[in-house]
Amino acid sequence: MSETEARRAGRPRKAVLNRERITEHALELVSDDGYESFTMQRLAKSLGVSPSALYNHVDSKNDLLQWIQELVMADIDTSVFDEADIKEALLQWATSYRNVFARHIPLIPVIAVLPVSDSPRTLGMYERVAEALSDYGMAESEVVPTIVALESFIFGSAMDTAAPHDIFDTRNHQDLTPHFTQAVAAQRRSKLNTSDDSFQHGLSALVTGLLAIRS
Amino acid sequence: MSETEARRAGRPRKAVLNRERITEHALELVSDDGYESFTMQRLAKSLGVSPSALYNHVDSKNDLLQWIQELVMADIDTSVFDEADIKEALLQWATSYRNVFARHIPLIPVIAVLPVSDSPRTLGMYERVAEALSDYGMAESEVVPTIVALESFIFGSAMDTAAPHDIFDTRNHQDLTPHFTQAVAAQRRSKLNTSDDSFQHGLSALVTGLLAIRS
DNA sequence: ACCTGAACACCGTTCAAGT
DNA sequence: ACCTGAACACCGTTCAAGT
Repeated sequence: MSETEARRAGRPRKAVLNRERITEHALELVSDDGYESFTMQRLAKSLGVSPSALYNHVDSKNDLLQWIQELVMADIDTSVFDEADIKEALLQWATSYRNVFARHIPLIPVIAVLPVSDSPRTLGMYERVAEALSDYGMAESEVVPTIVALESFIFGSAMDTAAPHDIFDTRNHQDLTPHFTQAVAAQRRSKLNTSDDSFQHGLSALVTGLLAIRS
Repeated sequence: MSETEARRAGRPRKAVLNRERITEHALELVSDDGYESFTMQRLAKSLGVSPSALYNHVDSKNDLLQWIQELVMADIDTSVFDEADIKEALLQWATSYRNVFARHIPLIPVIAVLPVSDSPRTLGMYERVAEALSDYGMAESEVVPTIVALESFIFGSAMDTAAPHDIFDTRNHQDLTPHFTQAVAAQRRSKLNTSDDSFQHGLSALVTGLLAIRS
């Protein structure tokens, strides 16, 4: 007797909801339609249940966003720390980190306030980076500030990804902003994507600067 | 005849709402109770009008947040660019910038997507920084990436300000994260506030790194 | 244990009606 | 021109009732 037949016969169906199924459906909805249209009602509909059913498995929408975050963290590549030197590894890891959250910007405020102990994968990532920085010879007291600084830059840069391409359009104020207008024109001439260019430019400077602080 | 008497007499009162009054009331509400409880209904109540009345003056809540942003930008100190050398000026300006938006975190996603031409004060600030960087001798094509990188770090750091103090509590995973656990302990021993410490640490590295790129 | 349906307490926003 | 009051189209979440 199939599950559908059993349901038709009136037998109470077995639970169809669990963390895995909910999270995967949520991630699919988010990837397809973005976070603006991601609501508990739509998620419920896509799972074929009523919205209230979700609350037998998840405490709040914020909780669910944390589940998604934990899933998304798996996409960040930390394997470079085993292969490349510290500078190259930091550059590649940070780039991977930024690109992942550029696709999940609304998760950033959620993570920023989340104790790392609630996210095993985040904790594992921090451990890997901390180990690499210690091996490099960085002072113990500077490891956390270094990680936090990198993460702040990464999150800020991920958000910048959402900026419109003409964000620096100064057409109507050219006379009042001569230096900035010229700088915008010069950047446009030499590079395709301002956000990517600025990220790599800043990341290189930041990593170099952070690794230069030896005690 | 006072305005109140006129109203009592049934004469149509003159408009009580305008951008200035709305924005100032909004800023006061936000400063007192935070952004979570900042709603159009509450703002209307504090102004003594019905919620729908606001929409005769503002197109949307997002618009209103942009008005607040423009007001808040006035708090950022750019005067240092006239007094100190470029490095010191960038450090002080960035610190001022971060501290202002640490008190207005929910504005960050609004600004990040806002064309600068919609915010005169932001444009003015960019012009001042661009001028200083040009005077310093930075290549034209690197001025915008430098500003964007600094801003990304500033916004990310402002958000980090909202993190709980025990965000790095690894009590339950000490054995799995030896390096990170030790780094957290070391940082705690030497510094009071992780967020402030990390910001200054990263800012110093970033500014040094950005100014070192000479062509 | 897990689901449904109705309800609650909100949101931001629109709009006809008044002055 | 500007305001009110009612209404709309949503939210996230709770809870009694069912199986």
